[in-house]
Amino acid sequence: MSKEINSTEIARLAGVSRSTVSRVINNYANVPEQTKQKVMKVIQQYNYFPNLSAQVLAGKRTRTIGLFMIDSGRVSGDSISSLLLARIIESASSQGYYVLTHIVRDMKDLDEARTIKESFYQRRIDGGIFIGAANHEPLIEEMIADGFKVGIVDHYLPGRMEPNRLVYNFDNETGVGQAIDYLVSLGHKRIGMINGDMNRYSGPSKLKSFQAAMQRHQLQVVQQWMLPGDFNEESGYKAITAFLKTEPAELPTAIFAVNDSVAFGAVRALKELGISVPGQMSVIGFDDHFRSSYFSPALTTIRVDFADMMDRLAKSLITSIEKGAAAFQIFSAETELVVRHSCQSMPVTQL
Amino acid sequence: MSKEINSTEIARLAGVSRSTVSRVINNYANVPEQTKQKVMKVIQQYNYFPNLSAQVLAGKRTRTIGLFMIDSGRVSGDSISSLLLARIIESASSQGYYVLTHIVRDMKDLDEARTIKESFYQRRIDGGIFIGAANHEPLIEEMIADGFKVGIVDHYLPGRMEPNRLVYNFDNETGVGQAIDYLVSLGHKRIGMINGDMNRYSGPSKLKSFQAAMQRHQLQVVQQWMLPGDFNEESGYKAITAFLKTEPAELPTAIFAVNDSVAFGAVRALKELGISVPGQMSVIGFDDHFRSSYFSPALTTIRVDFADMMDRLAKSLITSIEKGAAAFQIFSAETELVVRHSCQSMPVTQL
DNA sequence: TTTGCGTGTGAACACGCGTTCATGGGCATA
DNA sequence: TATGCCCATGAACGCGTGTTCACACGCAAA
Repeated sequence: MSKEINSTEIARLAGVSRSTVSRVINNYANVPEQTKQKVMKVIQQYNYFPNLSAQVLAGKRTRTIGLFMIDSGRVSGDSISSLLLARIIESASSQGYYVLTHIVRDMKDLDEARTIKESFYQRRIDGGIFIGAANHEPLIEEMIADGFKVGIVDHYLPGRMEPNRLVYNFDNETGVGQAIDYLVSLGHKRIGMINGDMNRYSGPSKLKSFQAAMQRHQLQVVQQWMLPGDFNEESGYKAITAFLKTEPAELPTAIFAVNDSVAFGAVRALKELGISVPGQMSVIGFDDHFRSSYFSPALTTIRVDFADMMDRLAKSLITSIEKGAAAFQIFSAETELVVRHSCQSMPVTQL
Repeated sequence: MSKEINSTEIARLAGVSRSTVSRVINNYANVPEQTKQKVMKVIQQYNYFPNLSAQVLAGKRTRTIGLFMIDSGRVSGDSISSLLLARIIESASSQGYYVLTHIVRDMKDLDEARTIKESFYQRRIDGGIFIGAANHEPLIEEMIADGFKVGIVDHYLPGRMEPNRLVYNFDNETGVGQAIDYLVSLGHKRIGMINGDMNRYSGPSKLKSFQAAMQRHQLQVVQQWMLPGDFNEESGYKAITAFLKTEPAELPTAIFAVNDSVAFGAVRALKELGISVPGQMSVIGFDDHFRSSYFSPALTTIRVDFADMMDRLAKSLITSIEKGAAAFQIFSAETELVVRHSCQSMPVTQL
């Protein structure tokens, strides 16, 4: 190639002015086909690529999206974050956009936040995507105030649906409904739930969906069986342990876990405390974590099409960057019941 | 902030010239402390960040590394690629560098390669990292020829240790040795191996290490038990199936799989053909894939500290970018035997 | 006082490209 | 042939910063 060649040189070689080269590159209408081809030929021959920095300086967009991911622990393997990351990169890439990724362990680390902001601003990103950010994160608010287009995943902002802010959340009603429907179809009536952090979208959203589904089946939501959690495996384990310590008079026959990680912890606790799954207790998860099919028992769960979600998120953000529009959105991801071995129909005696 | 503020404005507000502002930002020596502080105060007050595009245009580095990852199928979950990706991003990030990521399903897709090259060149990256690229990939060769610093993971280039090319590979001898030592300590003498693609570094490297370890224990390498594979689960399955179809006179009592994915496939095939693991055949893997602890039986394997590797890779590449030096390297990652349930000691009768 | 030198600073140029403005030429119409 | 208009294209400016060069100033030495 020619790290060094520039449009002036191309112009000279093609026997035109630099302006014309620029017009060809930017697809101006009033360039005759003959001129266009002449220039293109030289461009390809010398493998010329316009310098993005110069283009940006001259007023073009950077075509860069800042991706800000909070991953307590590790994006490594045991998390769907890496899937989200990869899909966003792929989707943006296919539209000529590039992704500047920051992975942060804890949003509270101010120094890190400062660094992130600096790099985003220095590089003049066109927009940002935040995954896993807590409610009303100052960094997000600042960036929106500064005019950035921002997409937020799993961020609960009731009543704050201003423009320039895209909130990508899940339509949990269908998915949670599928889970409860399935449990009911197996004969379960005493159904409990382990929830997640109520400050994030998924917590209240799934709770509401759970309640709606139970009501649809005219089943009672027993408050004692509504266990608090925090989206991770450990919290599922603790929820069950704490619950059983209270020596409840009556146990549910099935539990809906807010996600698969919580379900893993819950099943582990149940087994350790001598309650067999699904023999004595059915457990259903949510997300279809890649571990779920290898878990013992293989976890029955609701599969969510995250890949499609992220694809649409990226596309939507880019559209909003290019067209200038931006509105609050709720996405409805496809959900699907995946039947494995952690749920079982109720013996008639227990009905 | 002030997407709009620039160094001219800062200079005006601080009562100095733009040159002085630039000197402060770039830490020039001959700026008196008093002037420096005066300027810094204004910079912080107005939350000013220099425009990277302008800096680059004026001759600075982009502080951007292109990461090129080939992931047949998905980086999503079932792969260590996502771990590598995340760690490289984190490591580069901590040194003020940013990572431009490309995920490609197949290196053969020329259009995609063209796009990648375009974006790398357009954005004037300082260097590139290639993960999973096949041998003598033209894109890599071109980039090296164009003067880029390039780091290559798992890329076997015997006799091609020119400058400007960093080849990051693993010291497999220790790890493979640990695996064989363990099998021998359990009483195994008839040990087979399922290998990977011999065109990539890991294949020949692990084979050599296997042979060395066997020789150390004065055990014979039986050619019939050296099964070909391709690093993925399917190839492990096929290797075992094909091997058993030959109705070998004698079976090995233990198998060393080139990685955990291959081991998963092998175990699955063994079970389907009625050979119990570890009852009749011990299987040991390599990598400590996150699925390994959930596999049934939980897989005994060799854990490799990939995170540390990637960290060093990124650091080394950045050093080579900044100092200009670049040489061939082999890294010795820490390895550790992880004993789970896929290996068992030999009954005395079989010894 | 004069000379010399070092230190701090501003003016000016370069980086590569997009875009506006002006101009020249070709063609159709009067 | 003269006039008008549109199309194609080149010249020139601006984007924000780094860096070189030259110069003014202050102080020490002669």
